[in-house]
Amino acid sequence: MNMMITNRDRLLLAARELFLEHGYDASVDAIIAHAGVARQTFYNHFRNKESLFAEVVRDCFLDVIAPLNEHPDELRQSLLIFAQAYRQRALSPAGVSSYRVLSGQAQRFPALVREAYTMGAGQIIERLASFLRMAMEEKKLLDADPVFAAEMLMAMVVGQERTHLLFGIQRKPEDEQRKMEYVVDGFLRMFAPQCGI
Amino acid sequence: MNMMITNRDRLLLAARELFLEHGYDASVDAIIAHAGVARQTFYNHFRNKESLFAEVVRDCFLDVIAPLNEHPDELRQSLLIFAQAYRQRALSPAGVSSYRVLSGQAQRFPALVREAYTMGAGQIIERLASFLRMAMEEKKLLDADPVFAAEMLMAMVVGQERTHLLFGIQRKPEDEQRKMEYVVDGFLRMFAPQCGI
DNA sequence: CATGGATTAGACTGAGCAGTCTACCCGAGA
DNA sequence: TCTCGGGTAGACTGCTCAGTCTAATCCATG
Repeated sequence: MNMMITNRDRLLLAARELFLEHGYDASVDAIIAHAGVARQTFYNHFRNKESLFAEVVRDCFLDVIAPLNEHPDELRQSLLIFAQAYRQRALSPAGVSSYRVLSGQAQRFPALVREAYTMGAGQIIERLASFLRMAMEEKKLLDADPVFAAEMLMAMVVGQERTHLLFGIQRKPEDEQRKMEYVVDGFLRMFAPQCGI
Repeated sequence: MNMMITNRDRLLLAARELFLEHGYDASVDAIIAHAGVARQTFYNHFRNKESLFAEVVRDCFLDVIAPLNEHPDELRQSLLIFAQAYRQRALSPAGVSSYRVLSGQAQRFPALVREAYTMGAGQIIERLASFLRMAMEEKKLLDADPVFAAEMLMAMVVGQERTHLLFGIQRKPEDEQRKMEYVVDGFLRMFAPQCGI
């Protein structure tokens, strides 16, 4: 009910931006400057830099939703929608940056990074896997480990492009839509129930 | 012909270990201590920390070889050998650590990281793609973009496990051999020439 | 008007860091 | 024996950073 933007919000927003851009190396000085707030104000709202980081990380992963089980009968269409949405999110600047930052801080903050993964990609895998399990039970897909199948699909959706973005490799623009159709059709052929090898 | 281990070698080895473990944050103090060498000796052999890092990175990516085109007729067997070798290398502690370190330093050293990628994963993709192109020309595989196909196979071989290792997520042990057979067989079904969708 | 909680600017501490510099040491070759 | 290149130890500079502290200011409530 309170629309006021507090200094706390300003700090969280600024920290989010700077952490995504510079990783945990973003200095407290830079964060308070970017938030337009005094040094002491920061320490009024947060115990220290570490707890601010933790809060930013937890905030980032609240809004991870996988658009699935919308068309439970049209398998190909459902997977296509999922693939495009997941790809868009995973390869977005924020997605790539948070991947970079979290993997970089996995040693310093093991529990936090595990938590972020569980809340983010972990959730998505689980949902996709249970969706695929349903399709397998309905004999629309070859019987297999649904988690394995989910991981294969997600791996193909992201492909080498996350690595390219992480490493700053230029890539010629592609037809995203078409590519995702290739991937989903390939996946369906891979797990097609009729073709039995 | 000279078997002597120089101080330079000691420094490179120590730096490699510490950079892989702590990233670029590994301090010069720690490196010279680990090499058992004086501070000035370091600056006798390297201009500064940055050039040492560059040399370590370049060293790391000299020995990336993809065991391919050994069985050009037995497609499945060739791919299986490749898959196991690539997986082993990519998911090794050194492989995962260098991925973490390089992606973390992509902003600071863009050219170096690009170079490392080109010499490493880039090479592997190219080799695999040209191998697949041959198989496509011989009609052993569905006609498709060989680079796309190579990236799909590599993505599946690594799957979610690189992410798990980067993020420090525990994983129950699996049957590697069997898993790679699944992946290669799935890949072959995906790009099977007969089954035309 | 008065009080008190939040905010501000900025000084300060203590630590770690990269890189420089000095002074000393050792061992091989002239 | 002398010299000199490469080695060692360690002090030192200059910087950045996280976190603390002080003193002044603002503002809403009583």
